[in-house]
Amino acid sequence: MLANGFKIDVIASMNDFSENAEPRPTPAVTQAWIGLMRAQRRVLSAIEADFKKAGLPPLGWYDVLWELVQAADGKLRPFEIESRTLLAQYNLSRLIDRLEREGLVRREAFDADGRGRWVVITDKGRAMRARMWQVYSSSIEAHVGAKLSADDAQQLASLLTKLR
Amino acid sequence: MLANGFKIDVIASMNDFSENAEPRPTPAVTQAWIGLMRAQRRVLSAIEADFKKAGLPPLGWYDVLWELVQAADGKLRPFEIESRTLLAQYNLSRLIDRLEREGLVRREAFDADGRGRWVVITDKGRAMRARMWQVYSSSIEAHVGAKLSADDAQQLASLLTKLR
DNA sequence: TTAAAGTAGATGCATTTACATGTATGTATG
DNA sequence: CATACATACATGTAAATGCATCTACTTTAA
Repeated sequence: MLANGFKIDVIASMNDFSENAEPRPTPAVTQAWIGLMRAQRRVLSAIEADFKKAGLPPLGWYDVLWELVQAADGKLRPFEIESRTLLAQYNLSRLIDRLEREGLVRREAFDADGRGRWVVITDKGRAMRARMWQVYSSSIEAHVGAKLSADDAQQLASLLTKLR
Repeated sequence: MLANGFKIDVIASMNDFSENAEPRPTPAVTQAWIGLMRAQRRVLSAIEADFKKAGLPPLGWYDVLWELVQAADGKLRPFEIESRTLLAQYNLSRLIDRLEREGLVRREAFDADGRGRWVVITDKGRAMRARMWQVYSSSIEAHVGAKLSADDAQQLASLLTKLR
């Protein structure tokens, strides 16, 4: 994911492929992408470490629980969770398995469409999410907030929005 | 990793935990973090898709090959690659296995220290890296460069640098 | 020296992820 | 209505990852 290689590469591509040249990123763009990869990895692994230290399940669980807490009646269809979390369908299916095994959610029939299911958060699931947030929030503050001014955070959030 | 939950949660934590309160992130900080996660995932999966479409190996291979190309004599010790790429030791060890199986690198003895190894990039490895960069660079441009002004890219790169 | 502790790297095993495909149900078209 | 195609979700299998531990050395220091 790191590609500090833009200098040589861009030049090479300009020389060797200039005829039917595809657009190449500027150094700033490449640095932005590499920075995005590195920053995300660093912070994510720091957060995951905090979770593990606290005896909590992986961060991915939080997203699903959070979406369910947000939803009316604490329930969503799998495909809804999928689009909200960007999880792949097969990964979500198995993540729900694990959550269900731990009693944090349960699957229920969705009568209006025989193909569908409800995923319903349980009280235990709500409690777990709240407990996770305690760790998560202070972890975000430590690994992100502490390193940015208020303005930086605003700007960063707004720039990242553009990458959709 | 999405946690749009700061509204409720920050308030809750202020109410319920204000005595020995750990620092909580501001909404902007949380949004920056969520944005970082989402943007990275989105772009990464778009890039991985481009790689697959081009019949190329996973993006992770690029990093290692790139570091080797950068290095003097095209070789590095595994622990050096590790720190440059942020890969876990055991993951790198197995990634090198795969690269070696494909003839892109080879392991050589490191005489000065019997515990050490050299990882040396082969010609085939150099060629592969160059081929990957063709796809990678245009993919970065498409999924990152195209969505940011020159100024945006500069700012984003610089903000992300602060997260170390 | 030599035992203890540290470092570099590999590896067995369990869990997770990716990919392809399967099963069941729904919708659309002729 | 019958056939074709689409959608929602699950799952078998292979590959990648995480974790703990192992082996082989090196360094430290008694």
